Amino acid sequence: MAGRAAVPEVIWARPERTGRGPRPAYTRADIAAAAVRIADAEGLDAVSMRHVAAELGCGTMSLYNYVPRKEDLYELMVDAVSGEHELWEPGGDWRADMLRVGRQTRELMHRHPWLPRLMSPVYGFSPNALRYLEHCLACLDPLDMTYGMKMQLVGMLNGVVTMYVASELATAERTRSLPWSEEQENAARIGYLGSQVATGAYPRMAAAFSEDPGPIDPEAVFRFALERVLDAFAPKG
Amino acid sequence: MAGRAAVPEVIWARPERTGRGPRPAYTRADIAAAAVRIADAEGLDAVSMRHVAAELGCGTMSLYNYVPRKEDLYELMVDAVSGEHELWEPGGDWRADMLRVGRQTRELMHRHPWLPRLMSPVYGFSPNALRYLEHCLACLDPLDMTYGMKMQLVGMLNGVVTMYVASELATAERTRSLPWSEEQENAARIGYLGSQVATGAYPRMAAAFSEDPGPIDPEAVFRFALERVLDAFAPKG
DNA sequence: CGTAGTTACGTACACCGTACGTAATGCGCT
DNA sequence: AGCGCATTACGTACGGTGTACGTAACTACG
Repeated sequence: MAGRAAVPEVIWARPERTGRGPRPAYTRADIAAAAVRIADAEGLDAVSMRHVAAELGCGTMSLYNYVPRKEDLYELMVDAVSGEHELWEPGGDWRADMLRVGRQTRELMHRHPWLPRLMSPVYGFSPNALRYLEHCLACLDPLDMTYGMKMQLVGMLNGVVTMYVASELATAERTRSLPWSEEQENAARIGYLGSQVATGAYPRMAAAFSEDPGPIDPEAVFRFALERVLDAFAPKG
Repeated sequence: MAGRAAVPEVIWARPERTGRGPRPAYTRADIAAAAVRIADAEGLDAVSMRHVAAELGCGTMSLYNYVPRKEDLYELMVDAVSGEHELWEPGGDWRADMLRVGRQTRELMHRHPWLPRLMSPVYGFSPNALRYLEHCLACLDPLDMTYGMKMQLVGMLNGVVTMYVASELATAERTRSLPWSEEQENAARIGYLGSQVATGAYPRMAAAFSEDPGPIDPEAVFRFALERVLDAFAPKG
């Protein structure tokens, strides 16, 4: 009877070390770091139990002593990179602070392009996620609003950032392991889109595409999106 | 020489029937419908090439005559359910129209809980996606704004809806195939969260949780979120 | 000091996406 | 009408996946 758990468990509630038995060879941080290293270098799909175990230098099944399911390995990864969030002393200007939070999250996701795909509301309980959320709330202290509303604001900000970066990265991530280049794939899609629009079935989209887009600055577009969210919750005027 | 394509192809650009050879036994719609049926009934992870083929009643590898990669099967699925969007003649009240669009998308995602997970910006070129986008732009005709801005509005609205519904469904989808119930898993997470907040390390979150949430009406919260987005782009006053 | 609980990990199973080869089919052309 | 060949159909096979289970080594506690 090895006493394998058949009860729902949050990985963060399970202690890393119980005291009995041989000293574990690795820490959770080790494992998360190994998985993150693989995901950064070879993409999320390369993160398999075997691969991570090999990166650590241990047998595949040994991993299951630390992590009951692969899903939990993902949770470890998300928490690990969440720890890269730089938390500062809020300066009293909640707008500036929240913009900074958003920009930082975007940079984080550019550094770890697999993050948007793993971003899930159920991962919101990890230690670093809690610290991050508390920090956001601290930034919002100057704002006169219920905490419930502030949570909604933070949630929507995170959601918009995630979606935005996901769309920035989607094709790149998707074509990483395909035999043709991202440019080729994009060209194929744009070409088909053009042919469809040319049929005249989508007059407004045709107009949209013939419109002069003006100078395109991704940073500015991103900032604009963030400000729309902030405006929505606390109109400037 | 069977002439297997080694060139990037958008599945929508490849004709369903070339005219030569035996008449294909199924249509794209048949295949998409079978996959959707499986995803609805058994979850997205149950959608495998073998399973879909069995549902259709053909050999596994025959599917590859219709769909070059599994990824394309996903694209077919998203397009198929996108066709469930009811498109109406816009009534001139763009706010009401957009709210209706958002509500419909949410219902669609509740009907097909796997949709948020498949929602990807690269799928925006399918026939039904194009019709949907054109319809959104038609709803926004009364709004004096560049098409670029309107596209951003639609994008953000879709993003917020997707995120919102994803968080509504995440735990349900996650625990569908787990040995314990969703309630158990939720209870475990909430319990752990409470214990963490009780340490006093997160004063604002503690305050948030002790705050009287008032009556909770999911529909109202959703509507509120949508209206925040609309307000952001076109302030009411 | 025994022993119970843990760690480590090899083996095995069911399932996955899909490359490839072959047989049957029926359209388009002469 | 009938030939040629592109296309469909699909069985087999390969390398990968998550993980259940059994066993051997180890160590902290009673």
